[in-house]
Amino acid sequence: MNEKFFDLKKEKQDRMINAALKIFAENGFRRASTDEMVKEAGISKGLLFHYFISKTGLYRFIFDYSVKYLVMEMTSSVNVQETDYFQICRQIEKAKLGTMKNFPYMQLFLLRAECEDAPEAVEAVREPAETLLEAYDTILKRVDFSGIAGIASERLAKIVDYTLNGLLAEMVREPEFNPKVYYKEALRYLEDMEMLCGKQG
Amino acid sequence: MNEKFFDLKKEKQDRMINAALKIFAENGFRRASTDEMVKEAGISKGLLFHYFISKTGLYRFIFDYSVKYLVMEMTSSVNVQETDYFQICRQIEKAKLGTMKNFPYMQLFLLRAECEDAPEAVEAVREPAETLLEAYDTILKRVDFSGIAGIASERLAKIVDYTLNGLLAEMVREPEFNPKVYYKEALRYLEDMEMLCGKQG
DNA sequence: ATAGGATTCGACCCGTATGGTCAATTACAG
DNA sequence: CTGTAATTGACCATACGGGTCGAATCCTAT
Repeated sequence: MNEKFFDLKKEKQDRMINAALKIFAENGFRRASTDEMVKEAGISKGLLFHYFISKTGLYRFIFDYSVKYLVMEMTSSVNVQETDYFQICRQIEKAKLGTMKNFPYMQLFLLRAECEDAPEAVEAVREPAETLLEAYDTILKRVDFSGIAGIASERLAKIVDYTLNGLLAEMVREPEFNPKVYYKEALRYLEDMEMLCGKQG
Repeated sequence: MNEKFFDLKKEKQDRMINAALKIFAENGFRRASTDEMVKEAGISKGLLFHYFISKTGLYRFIFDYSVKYLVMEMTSSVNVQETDYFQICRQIEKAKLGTMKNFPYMQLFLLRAECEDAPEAVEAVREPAETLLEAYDTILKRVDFSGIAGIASERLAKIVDYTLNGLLAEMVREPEFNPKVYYKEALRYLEDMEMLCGKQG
């Protein structure tokens, strides 16, 4: 990519990034059209390729940027001492909210990237993908599930994941999507699930 | 459509239906390519249009077929007397399994159709879509949630839905997807969630 | 064996969409 | 003003879109 991109007004940078996030998230690499992106961002096609050279280059940049941004948010929102599972989930949601304030489609993009099938795209992104996995691992490693009886921890984690991701996917589709509203809803679901896990005690 | 389609060998019918289900499910109406479908089905393009006239006609047929098939499976798997929520869920899963044995992508297709945005597709499908909603309504109407304390029933239902759909979406992506394996997993998750809901009693 | 209808093929049509380029214009700093 | 960087959008070649159609193949009935 062309580093001059970062000299642009931040608002313009964000517009371009958001457009790419959205179109990639909704269509995957192969079917995402650069024409649609520039239309969405309100810039010319020349400009996009001026800064990112190729579609693959753009994808790489967008993914890398997303990972860095999310990890940054997690660094500030997730307390590395915390061991309570639901507390950690809440903190991760806070981090996600942090990213979505500026980049509403970032989480959906990352989700979609997980099941990307275009080999050029997968390849272009291997390294930052690794980074993200490690970041999650580090956090989830210290979780103490011993207070939660009756369900295998990985299965609980899956339920929580599926629920939060399903909720997000549903809400992002709404024309008036508001990250804060999602965040509040996510917290409510976490509360519900925590309560269900804790009933007996 | 051309009714002669039903004179074809059932295996060929199914191959064509499955190909359409898969490509529509993975890409939505607009981005689903008829070229990809015929390649997947191992037939010529002429044949596809011979039987279904247009892409919209194909979509309508596939959707209608799916709804009828699912409703049929539900009729035989879901006991209309049943009032226990999780029991009903299990029976619905059984019905879904019934569809997936022959049409692995049918459930994913139906899920995707829920958020279809192409107006021609939505329009083409209004009537059977209504039918499906009614079928679900009829079943869910008699559910008795009174035995489940501490969580609003709609929220529980959402969690269950998100979980099962998330699980399905994940498993369908695997190259060796096996509906039965999905079914078993789904039952396990239902058990887990039922148990969490019932801990106190 | 063969006529004749149904099934099936795949080359072809043509309009649009694609990723990508580039000469020309605009904006702006010194 | 001048020169450099940002920006445009018309343009290119190709691929892909839905859809057509004449020919090939297959079936079946005589």
